[in-house]
Amino acid sequence: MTRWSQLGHKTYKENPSDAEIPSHQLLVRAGMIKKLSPGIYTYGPLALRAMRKVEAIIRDEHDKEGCQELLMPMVQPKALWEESGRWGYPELLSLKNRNDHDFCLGATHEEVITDYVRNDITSYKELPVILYQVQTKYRDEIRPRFGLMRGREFIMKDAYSFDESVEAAHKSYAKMKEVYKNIFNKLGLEYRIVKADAGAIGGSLTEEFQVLAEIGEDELLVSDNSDFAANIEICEALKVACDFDHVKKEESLEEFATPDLKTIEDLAKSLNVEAASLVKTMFFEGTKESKVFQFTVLLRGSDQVNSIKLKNRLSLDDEPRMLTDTEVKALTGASPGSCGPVGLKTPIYADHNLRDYKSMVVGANKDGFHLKGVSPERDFKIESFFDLALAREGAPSPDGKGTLKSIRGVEVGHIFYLGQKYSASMKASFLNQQGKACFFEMGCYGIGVGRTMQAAVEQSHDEDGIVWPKSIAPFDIHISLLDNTDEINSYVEDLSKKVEELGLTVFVDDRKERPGVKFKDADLLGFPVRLVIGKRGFTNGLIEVFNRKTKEKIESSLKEAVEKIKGILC
RNA sequence: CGGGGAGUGGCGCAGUUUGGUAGCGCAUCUGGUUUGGGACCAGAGGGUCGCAGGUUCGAAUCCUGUCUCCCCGACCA
Repeated sequence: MTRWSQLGHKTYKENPSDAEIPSHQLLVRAGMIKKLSPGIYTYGPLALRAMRKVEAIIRDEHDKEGCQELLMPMVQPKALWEESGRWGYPELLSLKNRNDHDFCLGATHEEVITDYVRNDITSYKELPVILYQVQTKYRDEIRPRFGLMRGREFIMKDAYSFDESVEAAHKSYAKMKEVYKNIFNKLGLEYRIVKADAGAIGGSLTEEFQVLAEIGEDELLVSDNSDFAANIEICEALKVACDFDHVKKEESLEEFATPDLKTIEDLAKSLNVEAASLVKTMFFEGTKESKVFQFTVLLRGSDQVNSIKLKNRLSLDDEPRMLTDTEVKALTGASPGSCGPVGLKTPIYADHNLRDYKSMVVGANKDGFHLKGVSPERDFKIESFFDLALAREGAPSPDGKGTLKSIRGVEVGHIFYLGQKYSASMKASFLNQQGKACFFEMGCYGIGVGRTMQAAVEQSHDEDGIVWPKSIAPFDIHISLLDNTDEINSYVEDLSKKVEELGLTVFVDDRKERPGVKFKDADLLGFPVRLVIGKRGFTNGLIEVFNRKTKEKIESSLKEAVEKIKGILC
């Protein structure tokens, strides 16, 4: 039993000025988290209890599958990160010690774990191995926000698998996917598993666990008729049949004046055609193997470019950057809005939906003019066609079943198959059955602990406060003590013992406050069951059992209280 | 990093236009009346107004510089 009076805990009536979303506001108002610096928070006793419960479920599910917990250092030497080639990444916070040696704070632990196993696991007989830790990470995020949703310092569970072959690594990946499903099911969160981009970690096979929430930073596209789900960043946009007959046959080239028509919409209106039948020209700068080059992208006027697809398809080192207006002018001789592919020296990539377009309307590379009847084969050369546009709600689902629908999510987990990306660069090998040295096939798997806790709050709250899922509530039972007599106290002591024997935890609001204050705070803190015990009912042998989620009040006799509590919690 | 905004007791804010020596609500402390949905009355403590420099008889307010924080865009658990 924990008493409020021992907690040094305070709640607030007003929302903090910097909190934008309900979960952030509630966690701060409930006194559970406090900001020290942007993206850096202290977890108060209540928040810590919730996070420990998240961690306990995570540990339990990992341990069940034979994963082993370890703990790696947070301060890591530069040399290690140079081996993998990730030293200098902008999220890495680097520092020097007194000997002027370089270190960074651990943003992730692929390097350390690879170093940890590389000289110890030397035989295929010792594989597979999955190791994990729960630890504080530091990433120097450009813009932290939404409380724990995007912090610079945060607690993460990260696991790493080592296998002897691609097939075995895929098995580990599948196993971890199951572990993750069990974890999020146990937590009681509403989530979707979506196909994702690997980002800086690298790797090919990767999925995200997204907790559904309006305020989520990620847009997800899901099929309304199958279990297809993908992050919009990578969601395939199928080539669809071209509805516009006028673009399908070749015509003669003709320049026409388009003064004051700067956007595709303007142009579409003035020509009285669909934006999708026009062609948009965009200019980018990308780097490939550290070589910088410019390229041009064509897509339908109605589409938006997806720079992650460009990066992946063109094997760029990073997402390409759009050229500035001045750079565009230098390249084409015209301002954006009047630019087109004809006469350009850069490589030109086109969205696959443009394959059928034999007669395009594009900018003339001359301010205030466009060209019509432009033929790709005759008037300029397209390097290649591929899917490079952002997929959209309403488009057919890539698995051929149903239509895409847009929803938003918070990425709480991410699983990757890494292959030999780290084991090869860091020379981590073992001997296979044939006695041949092979690099480990690796996978890595992360869950944001604080983010998961906050996502739960985001998904479960009402106008009065937090409504904790039973799985991660800081306490199971909140006792609002309205009066403080010896009889009541000994009853509460006794009751606590009984419910604690059932594995439940008890929080007692023993402050000298008026009932209204206690009720408001109990609502705000949001533990699943509330007991209201005051002189009035007590002398008649009654207490009130309140279900925070349903707001149902049950009058209970003193004796039956434990049964009523079990009815709600067990 | 680009664009917008803000720094005034622990929290939320007013005061800045038009310089005159700092105020409100919440929170805290004391006393009293209250006590089943954020009580009321009386009193008290707490701020060199982000920092530095300048103008002025006088600066929260005007000028210069600087730091920090927040919001919108590219990253990620």
